Amino acid sequence: MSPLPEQSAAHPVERPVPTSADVARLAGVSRATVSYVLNNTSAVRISEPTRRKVHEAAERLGYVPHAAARSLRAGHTGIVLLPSAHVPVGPLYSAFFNDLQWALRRLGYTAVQYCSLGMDGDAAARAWAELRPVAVVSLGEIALTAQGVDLLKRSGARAVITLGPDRVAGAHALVMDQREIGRRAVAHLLGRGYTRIGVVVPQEPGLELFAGPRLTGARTAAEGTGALIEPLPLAYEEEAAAALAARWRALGLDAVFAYNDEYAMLLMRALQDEGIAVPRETAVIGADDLLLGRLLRPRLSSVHIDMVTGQRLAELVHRVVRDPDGEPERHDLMDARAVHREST
Amino acid sequence: MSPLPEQSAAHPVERPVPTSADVARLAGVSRATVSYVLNNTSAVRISEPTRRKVHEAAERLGYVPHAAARSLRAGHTGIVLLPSAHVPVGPLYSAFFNDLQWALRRLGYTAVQYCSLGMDGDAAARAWAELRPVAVVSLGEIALTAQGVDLLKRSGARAVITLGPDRVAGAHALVMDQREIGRRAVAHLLGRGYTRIGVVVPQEPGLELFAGPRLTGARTAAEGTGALIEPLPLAYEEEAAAALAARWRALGLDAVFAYNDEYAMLLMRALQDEGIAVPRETAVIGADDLLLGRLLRPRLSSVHIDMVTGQRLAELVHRVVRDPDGEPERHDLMDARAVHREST
DNA sequence: TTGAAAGCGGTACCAT
DNA sequence: ATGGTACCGCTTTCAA
Repeated sequence: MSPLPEQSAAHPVERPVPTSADVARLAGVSRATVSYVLNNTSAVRISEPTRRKVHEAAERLGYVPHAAARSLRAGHTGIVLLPSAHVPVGPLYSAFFNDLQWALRRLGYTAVQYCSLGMDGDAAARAWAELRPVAVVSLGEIALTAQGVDLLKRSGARAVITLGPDRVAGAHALVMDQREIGRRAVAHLLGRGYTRIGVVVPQEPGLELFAGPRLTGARTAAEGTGALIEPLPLAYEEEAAAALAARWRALGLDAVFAYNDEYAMLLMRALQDEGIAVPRETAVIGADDLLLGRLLRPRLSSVHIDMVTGQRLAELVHRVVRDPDGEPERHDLMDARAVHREST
Repeated sequence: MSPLPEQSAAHPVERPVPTSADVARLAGVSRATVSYVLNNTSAVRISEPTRRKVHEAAERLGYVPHAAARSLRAGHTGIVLLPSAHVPVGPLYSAFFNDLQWALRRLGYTAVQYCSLGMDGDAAARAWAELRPVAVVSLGEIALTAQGVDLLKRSGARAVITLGPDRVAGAHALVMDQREIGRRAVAHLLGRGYTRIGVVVPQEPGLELFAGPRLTGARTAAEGTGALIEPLPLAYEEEAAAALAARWRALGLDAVFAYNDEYAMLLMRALQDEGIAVPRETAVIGADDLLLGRLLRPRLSSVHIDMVTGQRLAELVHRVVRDPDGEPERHDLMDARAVHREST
């Protein structure tokens, strides 16, 4: 299983990677001194000439410290693991991830994205634990179990934060509730007098963990109002949308929450091609409030999502790492509100 | 700089992370035996009762091996580093990245995405080298220098693969040329008789490394044909597009390559709002061949990109790792072709 | 079949 | 101001 062939097989005279011992030898000092100089250890004073010698030797050899060795000795890693099954798709998540990683580095952590596609929750937790991350921030695509969280904590993780909608026993906080989006969308539609509401449920893998909660939220909002909520499975393809539009009038709906702006665009186009007027005959609302929605005619109503900033989440990580035994906080770092435009 | 407080400060009685020594003690065997059992070492036969004892002890303690310690001992890591400045945006790259990471794991590697936002090429190379990756696959967002490549190789990287358009001395292969996209777009426009061609250049950070080469490719295609290529800086905002559209007739262009389908949608909408007919007065072509382009009216012509599959790139990585001194290959793993629809 | 021990590359304590 | 050295967790000869 090891991807590496024997050293000798491929390359008989492998030039060895320089170590701090090599630097010490070249500079004519001890390994301890090398460590002091390169880490600017304040507790120890090293003479200027020695410093120069060490730096020169390190430079000459192209010395780079070995992160694994260092963290082995230190007993901790500074790795914040960001596991994901699928690379998050969409500009919102991209921006969020960039932010988060940047903010984490500023705080002295090393953000590492680790793809766990095709592992179950406990296998994934094991794989993560091997890296001895100081914190794990899971988007919730991987169903983390209580045992998984426990395993991570026992392996030294001081913070395990899930962003998913479901509470996981032992995890420190959960911060994003997709249900809120469905709630806002349907509340908006109800407020404008629509009562027979379709909810698009994307068929693409990797979206279930968003789609499910959004539908649940939609149902919650309709509860007790007498309004109808009709789930509408839809693949992200022109033909699928056309097929749905073809049987649209038979469905007898007067509004639809289309999961997000992209699905909304897909469906709205198909409805219009079918001669169904938006919003007169059927109102359409998306989510994410993308620019593209504003470019449609009629302009698309949407649920605007104030994503947690990477900065704030990084701060939460930092706080929990320093005080792992603080009460598991429940943060709602995501805020959502409906934006009315022309399509509803 | 260390994000960790003293152990004692936050948590006086920190339960230590179990090690293989703990497992050995609990099972009543030596550490060597534990290692043999847990790794299924074939060169050594361990009695069935002993195996059971070890597995039980490991289970009881929630033992997880320490990846850093293991690779320190082994002398190599199996890490394939996928550095990126920005998380790649767009469904094309997401799918590609997922594929790649999955394929790499199947080959026994550990794919690690590492965000290097705000580092220059050499600082980034140093940071990557600290992790002692066996291979580095760079999208080319970070300008890797010859020194950077050399540093990585000296630190043990057996494969350094860049996907960018520019050849980097010492890197093993380069596999994606964004210029091809600009070339195809403009060739398509020329073939349909357009000769005064605008090329949208996005102003957003993180896109320069795609936008530049696409413009260059556009120029290349126009060379010697007498056609005009006019760069058009554009921010991804409605107002910016409106402003550009307002002075459109003064520009005297008869076609535009809009960088990609999303910018194309933005610009096309603005042009139409200005009363400019597409394609009669101005032809528009995008790139990426997204579904959204087919939803526009007129349907958007585009440059379809056959992205390298993650599978193939993973195989390339594997090949180079096993034979690092093979000739630097130049692969063209990306293929592009213009797709004609209604907007041109 | 199992155990003792060396050593991977750093760091930090204790001497000098 | 600098050097010697123990140790972090794990693998892997070599001996028993």
